[in-house]
Amino acid sequence: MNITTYNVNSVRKRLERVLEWVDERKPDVLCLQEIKCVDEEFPRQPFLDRGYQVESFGQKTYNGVALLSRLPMTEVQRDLPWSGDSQSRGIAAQVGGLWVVNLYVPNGGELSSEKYPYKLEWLTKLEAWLRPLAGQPLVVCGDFNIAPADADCYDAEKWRGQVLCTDAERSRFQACLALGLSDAYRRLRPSQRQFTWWDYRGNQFGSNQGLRIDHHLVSEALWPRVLDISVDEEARGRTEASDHAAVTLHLQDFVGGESKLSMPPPAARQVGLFG
DNA sequence: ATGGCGTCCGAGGGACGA
Repeated sequence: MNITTYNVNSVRKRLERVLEWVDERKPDVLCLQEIKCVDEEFPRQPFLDRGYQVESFGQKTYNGVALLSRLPMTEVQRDLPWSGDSQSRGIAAQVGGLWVVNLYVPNGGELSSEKYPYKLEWLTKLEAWLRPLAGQPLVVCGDFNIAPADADCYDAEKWRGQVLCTDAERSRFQACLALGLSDAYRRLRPSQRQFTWWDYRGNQFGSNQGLRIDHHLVSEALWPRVLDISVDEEARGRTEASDHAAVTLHLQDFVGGESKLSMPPPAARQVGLFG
């Protein structure tokens, strides 16, 4: 079983690219962020045709998340992490014997804007919402809009104190981990330099100037089933790609215990010898 | 660098993203 998080930066604009990717990788669970449309506009049919159950929690123009699964989903919850948030940023469901929570954490805007305290408040409420789930088999994934440490920034000096990298954001991320969750990528690859987002501007993908902001947080109850995690940089390099890469957590199947990956590993990044 | 790019809404340029 595998679970992908993918900020697609408009599911309607990106539909052809996303379907192409789904046909290649065939994720069991696909967590989309920034679908940027209301539920009535979500392109459900092509995913239904591919065998996915589709649950979306959208809004007009901005934000919006969707949870797609080839396994049955139950107990679908929208409007996370609190009921009545005016922005559509969280959806969760039980699938394959665990909770999957799909988040689009606020960007935070300028530090002086009202968006920044909204982000911090959102993260504080997220922690409270996660607390009763943290002892169960749980994956919390999505676009966290937080680079947890300097090692997750292509230029830590440049980013120090900037939104996505402030101490206040990082401490709230750590507070979620303190519930008993692991940053799966970092636990599996303690010293790897790997990004999941690269700015469209200035060929930052070409020069690998990015941040690691898309994460899977895994509870201790689920950790024994974790096999691997992969970042699909190859798809990020295609024309008309999202500015985020898809990140996939590979889990051992609960029944049978056979450790096979149902998704082929993505091609390795082509490291340029000449810059 | 109030820069760079991309998407949305709507019909021009502003909001927003990270």
